Amino acid sequence: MARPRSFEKEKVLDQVMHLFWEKGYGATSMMDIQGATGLKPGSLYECFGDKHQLFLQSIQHYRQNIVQERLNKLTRPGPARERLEEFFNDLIEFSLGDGKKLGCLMSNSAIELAQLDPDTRSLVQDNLIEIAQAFCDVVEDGKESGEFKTAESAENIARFLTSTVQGLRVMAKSSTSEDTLRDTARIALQCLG
Amino acid sequence: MARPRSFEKEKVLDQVMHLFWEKGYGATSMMDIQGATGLKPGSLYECFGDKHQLFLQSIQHYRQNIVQERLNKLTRPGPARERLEEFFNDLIEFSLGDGKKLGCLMSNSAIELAQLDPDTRSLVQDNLIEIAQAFCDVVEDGKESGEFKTAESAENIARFLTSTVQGLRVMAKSSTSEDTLRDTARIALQCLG
DNA sequence: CTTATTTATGAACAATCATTCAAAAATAAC
DNA sequence: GTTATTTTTGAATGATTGTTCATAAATAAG
Repeated sequence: MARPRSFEKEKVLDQVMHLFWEKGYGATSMMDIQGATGLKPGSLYECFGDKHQLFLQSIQHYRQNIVQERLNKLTRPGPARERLEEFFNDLIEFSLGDGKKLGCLMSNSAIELAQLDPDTRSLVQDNLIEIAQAFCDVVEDGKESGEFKTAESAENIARFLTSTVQGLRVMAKSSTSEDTLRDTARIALQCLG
Repeated sequence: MARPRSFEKEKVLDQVMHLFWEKGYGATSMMDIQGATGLKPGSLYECFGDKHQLFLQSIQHYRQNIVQERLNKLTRPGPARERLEEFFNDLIEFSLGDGKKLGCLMSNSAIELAQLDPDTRSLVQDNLIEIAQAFCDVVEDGKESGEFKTAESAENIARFLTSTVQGLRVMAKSSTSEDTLRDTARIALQCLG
């Protein structure tokens, strides 16, 4: 009823997410957001609330789209080792992609805001747990099928791989070459035995 | 000649470094710095230049003090494996210390500024190379003494360990427990063979 | 003491920040 | 067409940002 919105909420959220992804929370101004979306302050505040709330919605959008798509690759059928290898290869390509070196919006946010903002911290934690859980499932598959001979628990391996992802993200941001990142991922996967 | 400075430059730099460490570059205002150091704007600008230059001096101070002290532990005598184990145990304790979860000023800066500011990127890269070099020396020691049986080159192992450090730093920022971090470091060191 | 030189002070500045709100515009219901 | 309801507009707000600079204070040299 009454006047309808002239923009698609999800589309705007996607634009805003990319801004925060590229520049971080603090360095992205509401004017930047107005410029990128074409929306005036009033519309933004009416639809999303203030900057902080807009940011929280952006990183949730990131989780539901970017992270989820990546985790889906892990849960597909196939040998566990191959799935992990493909996951890390994709991750590296993705991290260096476009020459932009965006890193991960989640770990970026963890470092910029996790200790200042409980809401962000909570979302980042949930995300890490979700990633570790996905790893855990794959590792259990691999252990059951006899692919992995490690004596370590699937949980510990999963958390190690989660940490490896974060490390690769930071390294990618610091102009580390693709070959180096591949070597690093390959060595990490040796822990599977 | 003429009026001498009433403050010690290194001491002030140390205070400023801790501010940037805790809050990041963007979230630390010149007023915060004035409050923490007790210095007026004029004195700060006369001595250190603008905020950007002050930040660069702060992360150099971090490298020369915090990082160097940590790397010194690696180069001490003793079995290579024990040196690495102690290094990572210290790192974890250090990362969670004071309940502040400061993370690493270098990786924090990498993520916040590396792609926006070439000066910061350059310093961060140098730091990563220095860390990898220190790891490389220890790994070579271990390979020569027969402690490590890995077929991987010392360079690759060293870069993997460098990435592991970054991963642990991010995980520590996201409220990961000390036990989990220890398990992660232990698994990482299995790559030594 | 006088003069020259450097440092310290802190008010002031322009720019930018996130945010608000009254007025205008657009649609739905009747 | 009229009314009710929602969205859009964009100027304006007050706070905070980094930075400057004339003035005052402090020391060294003569």
